Amino acid sequence: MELQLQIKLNPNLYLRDPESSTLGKNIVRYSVELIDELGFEDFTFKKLAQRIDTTEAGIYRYFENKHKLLIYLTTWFWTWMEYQIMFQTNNIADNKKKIDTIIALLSNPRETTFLMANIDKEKLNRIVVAEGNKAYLTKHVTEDNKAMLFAPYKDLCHKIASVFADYAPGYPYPHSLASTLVETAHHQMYFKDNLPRLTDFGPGAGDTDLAGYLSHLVFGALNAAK
Amino acid sequence: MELQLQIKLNPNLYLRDPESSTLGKNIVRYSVELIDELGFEDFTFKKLAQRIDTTEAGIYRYFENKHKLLIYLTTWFWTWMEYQIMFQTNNIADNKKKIDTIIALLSNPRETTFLMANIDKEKLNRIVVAEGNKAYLTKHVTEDNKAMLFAPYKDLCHKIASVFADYAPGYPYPHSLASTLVETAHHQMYFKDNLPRLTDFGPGAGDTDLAGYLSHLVFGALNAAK
DNA sequence: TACAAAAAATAGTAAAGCTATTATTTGTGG
DNA sequence: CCACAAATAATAGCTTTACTATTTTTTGTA
Repeated sequence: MELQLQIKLNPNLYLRDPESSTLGKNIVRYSVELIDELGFEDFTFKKLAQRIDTTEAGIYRYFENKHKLLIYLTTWFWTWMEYQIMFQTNNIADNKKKIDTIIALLSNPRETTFLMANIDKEKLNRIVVAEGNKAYLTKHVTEDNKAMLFAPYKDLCHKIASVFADYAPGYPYPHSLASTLVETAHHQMYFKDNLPRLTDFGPGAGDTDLAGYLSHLVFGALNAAK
Repeated sequence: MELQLQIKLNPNLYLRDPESSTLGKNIVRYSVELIDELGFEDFTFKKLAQRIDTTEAGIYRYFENKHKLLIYLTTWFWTWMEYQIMFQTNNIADNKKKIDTIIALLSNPRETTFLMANIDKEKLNRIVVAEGNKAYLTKHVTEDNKAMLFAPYKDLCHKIASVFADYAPGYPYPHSLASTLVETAHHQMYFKDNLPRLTDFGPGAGDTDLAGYLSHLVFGALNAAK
């Protein structure tokens, strides 16, 4: 049995659904590769066009500009992450265990049994860590937000917040703690690799060390409110 | 008595010290204004040159590129913030009170008795909140880090981490908690204004609400380790 | 006053980020 | 199977950005 799950995103993100053609799929797949290689600033549609042997204008038919493409990719990631969390926490009754699972997934998003698109999750994860903030740190956040472009990110945070609320009903900041958890997971990952003095993780530290910190942080907050 | 404190930054940040001339001071002062208005992406040296009635090349004599200028500005802010914290926590013996003061300053960096440069702190604060991450989220972090460009940010985090360590000697993640606190203060501020569903702060929430959350978060973590 | 060094203004250039126009393909009715 | 319109793709362009090299002006000093 081979299950193929498809992620369908908000049409405001693209001009033409990239899932609808081979070119579209290539755009998504190889933009992940190229952004990971060059960084978002140096990534251009022209360079991407060269790599997948099409023209710059060809890519503009799918995405209005590279920023929309970045939102598309990050949003894809958050949708995928929410699905992972939903799947992995399903049938777990214990809320503490649910939170542990969420933290483990955020600390190390690993491939599961399901094949999903031809996207390299490791590279996409690195992109979301290093470039994800740039998706919403713009002068047009409000507009983009109204167009629902960040819905999957917000949904994910709400889902996490609701688990927090179940675990510690009296805790007054479940949403802030959820967004803090998600952001911190990524920031600490980035710091560990690039500005290690901003963390307590040595060079050999793995994702369980990060998970340990996040766990301590989250349960510290939630248990204090219990 | 009028005390003028001058912040002197790492020469790797500029080609010519902006503090050394009127033009240089104008570049710093009006870039804060213009980046706040346009956002970092749409900000260009040409537009800045127009505003302060000089030429684009004139600005290039001071800063290699706009990214270096952004690091200059954020770094200025962090140096200033560390000074504020140093000053305000001086002579406070109680570590809990020290942490409260730090959180209050991070939640609302207000002008103090000292005049410091002609820089609008409110605008600069907004820039650091909205654009600060872009200073280090690049493909050349490592290089920039080696050139010590982020030293003031790291110093600030270390200072905060050492207060955490004094308060709760057994706590294993003081540095990560310090960077998390600083980043979270800014992220939650940004979310409150732009993506409010990611927080628990209503439209009327002020900086004491943010401080309340941060306080709960930090002491939750530190007290759990005591 | 002469002259070199520093500073400033001018005039470029290559690439980025789009867009308008032209060409080609593809699907459908006669 | 052919005509032909709609959809798709390729070409060529244009404006702005991000710099840089060159020339001109100013300034300090012998």
